[in-house]
Amino acid sequence: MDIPLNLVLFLDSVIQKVAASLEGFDESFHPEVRLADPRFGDYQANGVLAFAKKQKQNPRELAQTLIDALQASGELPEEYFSMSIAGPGFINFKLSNRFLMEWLACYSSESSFKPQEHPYQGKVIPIDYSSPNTAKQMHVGHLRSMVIGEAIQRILRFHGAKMIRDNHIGDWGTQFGILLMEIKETGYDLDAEHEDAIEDLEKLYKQGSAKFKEDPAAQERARQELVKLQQGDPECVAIWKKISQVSWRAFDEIYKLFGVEFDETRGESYYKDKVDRVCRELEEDGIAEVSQGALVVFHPEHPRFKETPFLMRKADGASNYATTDLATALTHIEDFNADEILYVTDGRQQDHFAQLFLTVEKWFKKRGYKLPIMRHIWFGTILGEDGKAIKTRSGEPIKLKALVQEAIDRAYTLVSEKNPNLSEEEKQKIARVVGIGALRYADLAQNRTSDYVFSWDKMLAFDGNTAPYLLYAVARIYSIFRKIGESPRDYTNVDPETMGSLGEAGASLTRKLIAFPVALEQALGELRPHYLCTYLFELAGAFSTFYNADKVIVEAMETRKRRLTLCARTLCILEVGLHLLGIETLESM
RNA sequence: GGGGGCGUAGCUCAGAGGAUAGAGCAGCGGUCUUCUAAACCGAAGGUCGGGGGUUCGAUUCCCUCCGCCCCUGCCA
Repeated sequence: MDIPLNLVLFLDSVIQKVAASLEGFDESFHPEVRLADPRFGDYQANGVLAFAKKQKQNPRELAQTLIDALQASGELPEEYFSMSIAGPGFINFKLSNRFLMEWLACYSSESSFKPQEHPYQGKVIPIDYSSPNTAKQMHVGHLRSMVIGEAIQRILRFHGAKMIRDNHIGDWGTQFGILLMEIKETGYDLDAEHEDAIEDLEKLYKQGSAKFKEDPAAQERARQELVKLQQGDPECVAIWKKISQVSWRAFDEIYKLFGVEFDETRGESYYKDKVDRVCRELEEDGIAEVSQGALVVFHPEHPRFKETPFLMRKADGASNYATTDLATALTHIEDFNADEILYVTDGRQQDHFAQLFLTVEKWFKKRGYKLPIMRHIWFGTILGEDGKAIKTRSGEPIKLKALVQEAIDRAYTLVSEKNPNLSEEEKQKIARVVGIGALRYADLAQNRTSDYVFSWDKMLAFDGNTAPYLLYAVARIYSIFRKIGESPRDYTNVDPETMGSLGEAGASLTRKLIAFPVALEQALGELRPHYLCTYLFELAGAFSTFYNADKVIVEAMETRKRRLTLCARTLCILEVGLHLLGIETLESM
């Protein structure tokens, strides 16, 4: 038989197939295969319990019938699988030593872990992530969208999707009215190109919004500036362009550090000439209506959105983010023929996206446009020690640049302590990879929909379930191969016949290796990278146990070769996994 | 008022109908003349917010109560 990549998918389909032709089962039976507690086996099928209950049959008897049929089918050869019934009717599957060896021989490189056929294969998927606003530095609130979006984007791409990374910059909103007003009224010279021009812009914006809040006349002036900008007034546009340039200098610095790149950076301004068409079509189709002077969409069939409007053109005629989001959906269809569109933003925008999706659905159906699957990949808030959204003591958001620098500095101190003999250049490289990796992993390892409490120590921790722990495992494996002057690639072609017995730690490590596709599928299914993080942490743990228990470089060549193979596979999966999360790896640290 | 999220070990978090509820950190006890100790091993730590219900089985599903966070017409 062919050795399957993903045991859960494999066992599930085999059991389903065998049960389908078996008396006493029907198509309502689902095997429910999952990873088992190692005390009971490698994989377990729980589906018989629920099915027996529904059919009012004895679950253990039914399980026995199924096992007999599975054995008779020849789909699960005895040399690879053993089966048993336990408890009320669980079916446990145990993989033989031989199966483990053959799996190791079969799946040995990054490309071998890519599923051959996958529903995502060839799907065109624009993904909107990062998406900061111009005129402001990125702060800690921008971390999650960038980091989660990048990981999800990579995971989907790995499964064959054609991803279009779209940085939907907030360069076209109300804030520019305020900013333009303040720049003009203070005479601030954007041409001067200060290093810290972005900080000046933030100050100007703060001053402007203070005026805006207190003074109705300033409110009106700011609105006027915004309308002028949106109508293409040359002076306003010139200032606006400079604001963008200044902002991009700051963004690029961050993206470079994080290794994030985009295929499209269509800011909201990109859609300014397309909003008229959007408004016209929605009005013509009777989807949008004018209410209190604004153009809005109500959804009469919806319990809440029948009364809470989707506001797509303000009473003053200016467009807003709803308008540009509608226009963006349209261009994603017309320019890219998108199959699915993903939005990675924080959870507070759930209502906005629910309304957006409802509106797009009605509009596209009416017009006969292709309707893509649209998903809001939302995430929770990073909280301070007080349980509220994170702020510095002075009430400012923590700058992403400062956060990253602190992470790198801490890593530098640590690497200098642990490994003082490294060259300055190496120490700096390690500090950068470890610092950024730690920051990223701390965020990705959380369930994305949960809020989580930020602490410098936790986010920049270098032990426990952290990137440095995983990177350290990678570095130690490289170190082993360096020591004997060989390469992990020398162990991609191995003969399972000559490998002998794995031993306890080796077998336990191999079982963990085999579970990689299961964890990946789980992360993919819900687009939640933390499943992959948990898995990689457990894998690194299994490796560390193995590393301490079994010396790799031993005299006995068969043993040595087997253990080096385990090292090479662990290395491969750790690196593939970490790279999918967007985390760089190191050969030494 | 309506909607969403959350409440699990001292702290930070996993687990979402299944077997004796897990991990990290902190604390406690061990392991470096041997492939990197940023590591490993061990013991300890729990009324899964309270109460009801559904069932062979509930931390997980339903109801209810308590507590916290967020959203809810011209920011994104």
